[in-house]
Amino acid sequence: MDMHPQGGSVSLTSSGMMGQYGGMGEQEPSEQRKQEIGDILQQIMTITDQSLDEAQARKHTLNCHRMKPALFSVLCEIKEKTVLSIRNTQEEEPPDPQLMRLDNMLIAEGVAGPEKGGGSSAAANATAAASGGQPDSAIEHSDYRAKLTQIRQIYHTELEKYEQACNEFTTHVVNLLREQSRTRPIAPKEIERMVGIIRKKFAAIEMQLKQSTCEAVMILRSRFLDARRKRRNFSKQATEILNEYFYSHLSNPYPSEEAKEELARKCGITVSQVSNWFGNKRIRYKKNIGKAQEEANLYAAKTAAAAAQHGGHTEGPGAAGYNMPTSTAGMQQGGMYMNLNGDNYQSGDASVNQLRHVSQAGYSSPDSQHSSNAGMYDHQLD
DNA sequence: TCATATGATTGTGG
DNA sequence: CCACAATCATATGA
Repeated sequence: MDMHPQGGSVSLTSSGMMGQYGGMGEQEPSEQRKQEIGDILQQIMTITDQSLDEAQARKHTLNCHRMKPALFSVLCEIKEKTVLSIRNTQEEEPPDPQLMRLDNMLIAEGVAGPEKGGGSSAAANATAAASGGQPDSAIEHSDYRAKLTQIRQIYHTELEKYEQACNEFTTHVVNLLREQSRTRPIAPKEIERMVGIIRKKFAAIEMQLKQSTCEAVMILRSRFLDARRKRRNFSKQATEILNEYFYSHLSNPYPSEEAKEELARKCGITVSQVSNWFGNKRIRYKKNIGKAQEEANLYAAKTAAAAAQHGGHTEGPGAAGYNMPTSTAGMQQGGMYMNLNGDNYQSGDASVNQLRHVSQAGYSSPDSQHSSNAGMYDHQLD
């Protein structure tokens, strides 16, 4: 490595700090150079001890020193050798599974994904709203959506801020390092590494943001979408319709998909609500046939009344609204659950008798009904 | 305020 | 995925 000493005159004298060398022109060249180099190194070593202004000035003078390129290349060479050992420590690491989870969830919740209202839960509400039913749930849902949008906005602005800050900081650091690379041997790779570190730090912050966003969404969900918390009973009408269907299909109270849709439409609820309702109904009916029988008879009476077109004295409440087409309405009670329990009639208090009476009034063959009832309860005893 | 009713969810099994 | 059973959490009426 040759050092291209430029010209004989030392340019450092312009700086006050270098004043001490003002008069050294007389010395023997090699001696002089050695001393100069030693001195420069000394200055570099102590540069951090100085005040900013001082250091700045000295850096400048050092930069302009005729020996600088030579020294710099030496340092670079040394550095190149030593840095390589640090180089290959951290390489490509697999994406953090937790981060992926968070990402997935945010996308699923419509927070991180493409800008679009509603997301997954919009469909459910659409069906409910389309049927003109629950203004309540619609309101709650729009409330939920508003909050979700809010969260999304916060999330995005924060994300943007982070990105901006990250870029700003990165460029700042890069500039700084570039600037320093004039006095200090800094390989581009080092800068790269620095950028990587910065990015990683910001990624960590971003992950925290994602995490807290997830939490917020979860809380929001539990507050708004957990219907158990804000349960509304179905409207009287809806319950009537559902009961009517249930008791008129008691032998097979499993509405098909189409039937469920129809019921959902009529009741202003969702299909899954219909499914829930039937699930609950079946199990609860089975659990308590004795009491439910009242209802069964009641609805049977209603349908019967409707079927018989007896305008007369059927005192069933709301007997008006139904038009059960099938004449088998009264027979349905022989259905699936009848063989589960023997004591169905012993709650047979007045109401049951009364209902029986009602059905008698409406039916031509009360006896057959009774016998069929008796028959279906026979099985369960074993 | 309590007991009961009721819609929804969770866990299990086919 | 569906039905069932148990359970939760609220709604409702006395």
